[in-house]
Amino acid sequence: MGLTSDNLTKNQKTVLGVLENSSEPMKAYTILYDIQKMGIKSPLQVYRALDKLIEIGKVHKIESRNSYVACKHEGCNAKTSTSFLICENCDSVTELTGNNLFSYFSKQAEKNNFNYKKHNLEIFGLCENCKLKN
Amino acid sequence: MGLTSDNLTKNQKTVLGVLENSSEPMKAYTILYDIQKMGIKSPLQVYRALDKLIEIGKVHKIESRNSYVACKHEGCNAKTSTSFLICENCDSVTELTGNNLFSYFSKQAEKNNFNYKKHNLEIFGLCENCKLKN
DNA sequence: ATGCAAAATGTAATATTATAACATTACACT
DNA sequence: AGTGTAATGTTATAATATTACATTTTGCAT
Repeated sequence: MGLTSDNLTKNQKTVLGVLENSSEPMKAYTILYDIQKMGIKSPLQVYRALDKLIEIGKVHKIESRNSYVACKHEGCNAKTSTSFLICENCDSVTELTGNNLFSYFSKQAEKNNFNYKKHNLEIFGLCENCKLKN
Repeated sequence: MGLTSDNLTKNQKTVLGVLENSSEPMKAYTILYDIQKMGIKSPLQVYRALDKLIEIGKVHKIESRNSYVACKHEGCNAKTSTSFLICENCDSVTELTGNNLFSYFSKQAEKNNFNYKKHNLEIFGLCENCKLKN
């Protein structure tokens, strides 16, 4: 059996649960406020849980927004590299998958004699829903 | 004549100058400490200058590092979208240019019925120099 | 040249995001 | 039971960024 939620500790499960039930990325302090009733009192507890969840690939950070999302892909390989579509209207986030990005970026890097290791891609625009409304 | 440094105000010129003389991205408060002798006293003065410089494309923000770099491209069109190679060893940054990225991301977005507007791409790895050393 | 509007500035306070430091507890493995 | 590692709890503080408001400078239409 690989890494599943079963391996997670109480705090990690609590933080992951909140993120999984959210339709948008959440900020660390928003998570904190949401779970103070569950015994988590300090920012550090949230950040530590997030660090671990990110490390095992269950959560990704949206760097440009200082926000965090639960990963919906079973056994996500994006422990390090991440690619998102971010809606500027409703803040919803879709994670891009597939190795074509990986190989594309490797090539881009090679052109500059750069040794590609990982990446962070954030594409901004309008999601399908918001396109229709606007 | 387009937008050049000539149009910049004192604070903006000061901040841009520090960034242009740096070989790596700088953090806002590092910039502040470096230019306090030049009459800039508060974080806000730095952030305001940065905002303007980013708006006109002379400076870009490295989101994952909360850092700022001066753009080396004359008349950079990356007022909104940015693409960087970031060396994990020496922290140097190279900006990727060219519209192929633009069109590539548009296609990726289309697949998800997403309306592409702009992007932020950060590729991490080893730059040419550091590759040789390691 | 003068007066108006927009932009930029100065300053203080505060909000937001994240980590340091250190003592303690839980748990797997021998 | 003893040991080592990871996780936790708690307090304080560092680092990053913005709000609010009073003032000054600048561009430019009259």
